[in-house]
Amino acid sequence: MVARLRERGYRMTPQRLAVLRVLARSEGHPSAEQIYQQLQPEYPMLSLATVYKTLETLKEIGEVLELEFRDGSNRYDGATPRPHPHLVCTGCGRIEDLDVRDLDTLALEISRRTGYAVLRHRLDFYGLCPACQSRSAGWTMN
Amino acid sequence: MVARLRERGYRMTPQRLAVLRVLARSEGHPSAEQIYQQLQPEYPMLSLATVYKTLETLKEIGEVLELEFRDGSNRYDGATPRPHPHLVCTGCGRIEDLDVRDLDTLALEISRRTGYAVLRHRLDFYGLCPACQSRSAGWTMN
DNA sequence: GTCATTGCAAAGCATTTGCAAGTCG
DNA sequence: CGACTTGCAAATGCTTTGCAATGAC
Repeated sequence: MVARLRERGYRMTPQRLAVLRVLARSEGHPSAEQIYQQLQPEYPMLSLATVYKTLETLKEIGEVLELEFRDGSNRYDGATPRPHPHLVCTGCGRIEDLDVRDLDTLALEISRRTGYAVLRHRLDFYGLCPACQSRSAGWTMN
Repeated sequence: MVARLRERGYRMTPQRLAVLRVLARSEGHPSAEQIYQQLQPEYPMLSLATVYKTLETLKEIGEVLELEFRDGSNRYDGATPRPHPHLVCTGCGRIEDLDVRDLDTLALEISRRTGYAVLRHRLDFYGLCPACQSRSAGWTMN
């Protein structure tokens, strides 16, 4: 992770390293705020803005996966940056990773396996439509 | 839609009807702001707050599906309120409905079918974890 | 020494809320 | 009439940005 940042010409600052460490170690899906809080004791002068900037950088090079949520803060998945299914508890906000294949019987199977009462799901694909592909060979809005 | 609102004791105001009409007719996935703008000419005194309140009500009774996005506004799907896959263009923000089954070969198949360059996807399930189910037989955070 | 990066505070935005006025049933 | 809704404006809360100071290389 550090290597990949260096390769692209990014500098390694203590702040960046700290955020990287949290992401690499974290089993969960911390929010920017949580990352910030977690580092406060050790890095009292780390600013929340820097956490956001670092996350933005990591997103760009695909080292973290951002989970967008309306209610409250976005969450970040540094352990498995490839897109993958998540199981989100609408009660406590807990987020767990999933390893599944079929979409039809899935909700049912997930209920059985996890004990969750699955209420709804969300599946979105992101990419460039033909118009955007030809209009610009390279950039994205996000 | 109107009937289902009445059943639950909601009153039918011109503002609510207007928002309902936009949602029922709209093929796309309008944001709250877009709904508001679209109704401005016809209902100049409709407020954005009311649009939000109406959408909140409709979400509660499951008549609209909310698509949460970090970048800018949430989008609302009134035509097919059941959760279903979407294809989101990260270039222009366009959102299209999908009708698909298998998750593995999906991205590839979608690329073929739609001409999109599929870059990533998102699949989340929402529900109550066992702890939350027993802790409270009924409410959710969201 | 340069230029990327930081920290701070202010700004931005979508969404929510308090409350008085309005109105559906 | 009484309770539900509306509209306005202020408030919230996350995220971003401008800019001078700092520090990586």
